[in-house]
Amino acid sequence: MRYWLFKTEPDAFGINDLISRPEQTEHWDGVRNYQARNFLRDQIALGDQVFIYHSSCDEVGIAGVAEVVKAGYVDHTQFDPESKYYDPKSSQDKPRWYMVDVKFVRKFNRVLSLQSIKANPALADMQLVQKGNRLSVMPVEADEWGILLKMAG
DNA sequence: GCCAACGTTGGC
DNA sequence: GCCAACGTTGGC
Repeated sequence: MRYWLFKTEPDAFGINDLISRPEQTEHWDGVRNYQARNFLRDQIALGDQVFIYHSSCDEVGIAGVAEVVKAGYVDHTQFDPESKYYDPKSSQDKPRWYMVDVKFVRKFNRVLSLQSIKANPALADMQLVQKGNRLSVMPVEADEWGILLKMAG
């Protein structure tokens, strides 16, 4: 089992939105970056655990945990001209973009702030805190996962 | 709103 | 295949 971090802007879709979905489950669509796509398509497996990270908002940081309940499959929004994720260069034969389904697991009492993550020397190697990192889907190491859970309390 | 960092595009 | 221009991300 592996660990991941998914970024989202809570103004558009945050952990509370995940909680309010039927079955507390939602498909994680709209990822339009090849490296992130490769993780979604090739590596993220059923049962993997995911930190839900809130970006571009008042409380930047990890808001809680979700679990992968469906592994990589084609993101249908790429074929929908009405969608903001529409990709005219993609085709049904050769789809470019993939997604997974995640189910809510828990919400932290308080958002585990990016500030506190950066302040912890044990987390200095986390991909999240590397300079210029813009990936919206990234792996988290098992030891990092444990440290972060402990910090969240 | 600013701006650094990065990924993608497209002309050559 | 190079690389300048452009668009996007995301913290501050």
